[in-house]
Amino acid sequence: MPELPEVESVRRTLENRVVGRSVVRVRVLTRPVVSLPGDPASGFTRTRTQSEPVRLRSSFLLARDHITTVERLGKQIAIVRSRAPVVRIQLGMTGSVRVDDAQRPKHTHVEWELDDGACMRFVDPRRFGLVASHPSRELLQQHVWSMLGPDALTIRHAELKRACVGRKRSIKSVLLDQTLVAGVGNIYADEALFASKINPTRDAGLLTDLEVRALAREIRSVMRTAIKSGGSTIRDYRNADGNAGFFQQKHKVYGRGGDLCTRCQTTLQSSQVAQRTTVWCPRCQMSR
DNA sequence: ACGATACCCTGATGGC
DNA sequence: TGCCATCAGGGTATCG
Repeated sequence: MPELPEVESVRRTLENRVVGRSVVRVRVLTRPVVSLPGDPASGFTRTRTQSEPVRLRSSFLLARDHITTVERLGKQIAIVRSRAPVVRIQLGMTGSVRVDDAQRPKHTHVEWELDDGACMRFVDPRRFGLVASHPSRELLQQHVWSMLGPDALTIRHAELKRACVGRKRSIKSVLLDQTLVAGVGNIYADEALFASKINPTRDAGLLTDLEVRALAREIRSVMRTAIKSGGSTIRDYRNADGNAGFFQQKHKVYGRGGDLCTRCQTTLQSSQVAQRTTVWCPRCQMSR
């Protein structure tokens, strides 16, 4: 998936295409990836039990209001209109939002026709993603976004400190926990830990003040740099214009287990930390 | 509070 | 060519 830099790249390309537009028609092709107000558990989670025919109220990202902004918190995108409901998109592992493909791609789940004739689509082969509708920006904030940690792109030392302090779990698992830090996934967790020379298995609560400060700085830095590269395309990630990213060429550790450390030439170690494949340099990132 | 596990899906890849 | 196991950028529920 799409971690923060990929989602931000989607947000930016999407913003250029849809702000000022209104939706003429919505088509839901796969009900289970959609969560509407009133659905059981319509918050974080998708509804899997739906089998009734798709009849959407006109309030579901349809007409009337023009789209005013496309926002992002962590790995989530919100398409906002001033009065009508807000649509939240979570890309999951393989989700993408595309505008104006020549024809409808395989695994298209939701389709929005815009008033300028363009077509925006939510495409997601693995269906781990989600499209949700919220009555307003305020309620999106209240019910969903307030549950997320500070955005990784701008996270400050004090905020990361708050996420770590008193916690008896690995720093890697803290970084991956969206309620503690929003936007970091498996790639950028490893990259930021390498850049700040912190071992992923270290106890988050035992990091020194200096280390937390360095880590916060490197998280921001790696996010900024990756956004400039349009994100990382490992297999199928594309922004809303269909372009791949190229930050994967700059990965120092992710996907490089068994290769040599770019700093000290030691063989990079790869094993499971927090149930995810994790790569680090055993020399640069000492375990203490 | 935390780790581990199972689960939600499809597709790519490598071994046989 | 086919079959099978394994792996993948995410996230939730449940259990100990």
